Amino acid sequence: MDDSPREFGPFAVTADLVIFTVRPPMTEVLLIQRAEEPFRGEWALPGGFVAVDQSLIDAARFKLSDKTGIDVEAAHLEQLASFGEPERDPRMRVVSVAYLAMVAHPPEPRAGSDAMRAAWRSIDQLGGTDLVFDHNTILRAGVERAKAKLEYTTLATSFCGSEFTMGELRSVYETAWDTQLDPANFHRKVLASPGFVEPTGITISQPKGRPAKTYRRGRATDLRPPIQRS
Amino acid sequence: MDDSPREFGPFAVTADLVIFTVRPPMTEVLLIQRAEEPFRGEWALPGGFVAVDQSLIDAARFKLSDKTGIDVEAAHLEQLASFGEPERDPRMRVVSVAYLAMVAHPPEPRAGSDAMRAAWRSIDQLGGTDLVFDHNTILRAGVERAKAKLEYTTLATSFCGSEFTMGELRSVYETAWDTQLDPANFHRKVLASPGFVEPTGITISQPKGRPAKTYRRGRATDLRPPIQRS
DNA sequence: GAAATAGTGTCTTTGAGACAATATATG
DNA sequence: CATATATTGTCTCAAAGACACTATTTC
Repeated sequence: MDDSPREFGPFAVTADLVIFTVRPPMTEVLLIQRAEEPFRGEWALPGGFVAVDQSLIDAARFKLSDKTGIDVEAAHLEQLASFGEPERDPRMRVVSVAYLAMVAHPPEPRAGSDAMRAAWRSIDQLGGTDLVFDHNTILRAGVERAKAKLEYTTLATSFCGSEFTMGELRSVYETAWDTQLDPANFHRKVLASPGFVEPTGITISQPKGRPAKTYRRGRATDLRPPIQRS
Repeated sequence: MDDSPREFGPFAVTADLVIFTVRPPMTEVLLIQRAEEPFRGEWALPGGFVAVDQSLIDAARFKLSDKTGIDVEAAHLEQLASFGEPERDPRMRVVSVAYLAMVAHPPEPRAGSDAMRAAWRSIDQLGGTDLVFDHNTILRAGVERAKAKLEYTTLATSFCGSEFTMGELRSVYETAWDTQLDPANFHRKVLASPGFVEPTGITISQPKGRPAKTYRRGRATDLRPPIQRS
């Protein structure tokens, strides 16, 4: 390592967010329409520069609550990956540390000062070439990570409210994976996974059909064995 | 986002490497003894500052071949995670983009200009508190990622040479996971995974026992179903 | 009652693991 | 031949999936 790190700069660092929510039958991602140059008026992932005395995760947390208005404690937030091609930002060398967030039932998004608008968009409708910078690449990485993590972690519950039915939990998987799962087998499988969910003892009525028992998240984070995507 | 990213700097960015090799019965990581301040003489992960016109992966590739003397094409290299706590480096704000590398049968490491020494060290012998900066944290993340990836990817083959026997491949798992696997079941399982390995048609003699057929990597990258860690 | 969703029972198939048996080398 | 490792065979057990069936609601 070199003694004079300043000779290698200057770099800037951003925290950019891939925020998903599941609203059956669609998985949605939060996008903003940029209010500033470069790419004013075009769509991008929410994000912003990390201050020199701010940790990466704090920068991501701040943006998450700023945009979604959601309690950060209730949401899932994890680092996704970093993107740092030299020409990815026309202004200067910028390394983007991308974060993946999963939120349940968010309210209408807030544009904030850096965006003309903020909106949830179905990830199926994105052609794959709409976003500025390298945000399409980042979004794709987020989609892959999210799908994979549903398999072997309990993160599907982050897309549900604090109390949810088996049907709601199942519809998270069905929506994210775009498949149909057998309700009976799914039910058994979830209950057989220690710490995945715990019963609340409450049964709630549905718009249609038999009322369902509700559950809340258990303490487990990993699912062993996993729930397989067919 | 802000129009004046320079106001948020200055940042420096490093690419740091967690380089593993498996030499049964030990999993080893490459460490360097720093030749420069800060922490001169202490042990750290190999790494270095990213130049302003250099991509992150190129910086990692350069360091990997520089330190190990290995053909980068033959090794596995992937981004691990980024570490950017404000006080992690005493000199200035430095974000470390960590990379995970897996190499087979490396030659003696080269110290290079920034290191007094470079050496392979067993990860079992590391107490967990030897490395400078936050490199213990980075190393732990690397260990976890590597163990997990062996389960559901074909990456175990990156720890083997271009041609290997079932026994060698099995010993990679046994060493990394510190378990014993049934040779018969392992053999069947690997051959039953499409694209994991392909036969070379060659049989080589062993120091002891029946000669073994050799295989090379197949085209598959993911293992479905995974090889379970018990 | 018809329709819809929740939840249970049960059978079949598949795959993992235990372990016996066979194959082929070295000393 | 004794021993070690490779490779194949076979049995058992457990989990996954298909699907019939029951339970309880709304309209």
